[in-house]
Amino acid sequence: MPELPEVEIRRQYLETSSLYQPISHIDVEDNKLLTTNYATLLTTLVDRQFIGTQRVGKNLFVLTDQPDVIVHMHFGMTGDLEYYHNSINRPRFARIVFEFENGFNLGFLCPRKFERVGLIDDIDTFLQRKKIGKDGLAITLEELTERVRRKKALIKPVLLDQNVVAGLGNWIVDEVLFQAYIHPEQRADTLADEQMSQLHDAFRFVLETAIRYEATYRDFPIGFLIHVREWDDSPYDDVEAHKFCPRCKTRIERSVIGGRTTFYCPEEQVLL
DNA sequence: TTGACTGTTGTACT
DNA sequence: AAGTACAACAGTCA
Repeated sequence: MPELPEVEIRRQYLETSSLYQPISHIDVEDNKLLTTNYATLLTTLVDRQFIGTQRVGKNLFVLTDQPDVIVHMHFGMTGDLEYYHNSINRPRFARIVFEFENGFNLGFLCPRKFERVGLIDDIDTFLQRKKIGKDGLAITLEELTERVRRKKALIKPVLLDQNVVAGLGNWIVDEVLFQAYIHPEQRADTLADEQMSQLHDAFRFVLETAIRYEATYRDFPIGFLIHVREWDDSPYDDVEAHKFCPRCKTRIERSVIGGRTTFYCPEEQVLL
């Protein structure tokens, strides 16, 4: 479920599994998953090695031993990585496979085909072209305040906008707003200094916690709103407890804001 | 069988 | 210009 923390986990995974192994071939099941012509991808990357990684928001960049050859990966809603040895072990949905000379493979799993892989020659140029904002873990309070306050839209859609700040997705925006005691429908330009400060603190808290738990939501601390989603449709009785605010026990509200399913505590996240 | 879905992009309307 | 709403993408899963 690739929001910033999941992409960070995938970055670490690629970094520890797939560097310094010459690429012998790349198998692509569906060219629609590529943002670069398949023949170009092949001739450019065969005999190259991955030498490092970088992440900005939900974008993963894989550096190669040729400085102007960089692989860009976007995981869409369901993308994942799996490093495996024998082709018999090829994971389900490994629709793009980087085959290394040592017999190992890095599979890019694309269950829904919303994922994308392609070549770029410069990260900054790419980020500028796509207007990607500062990473959620790197943005300062001042930058966040400036970017949020010049928007009149609801705070939730604003935080979801990758041009404002990069890396937050639907689940994390809800969590961040919950931790910051801010209603998802408050107008972005009406946030007080104290709210901006709470918001910025919540960014770090939620993102760092998520990464620490390797983005496995069910392991998150009990004070996290995320659990109302996790067991929303569970058949078990004790699930009811998860439908209430972990702090004040009010029933969590579910609605659609900015076209996305939204959970919030109507008692603590008051509309100002 | 139906509906919902973590993301992004484009279009159309206001 | 900026905000809003919505569909489309293509598949899985409950």
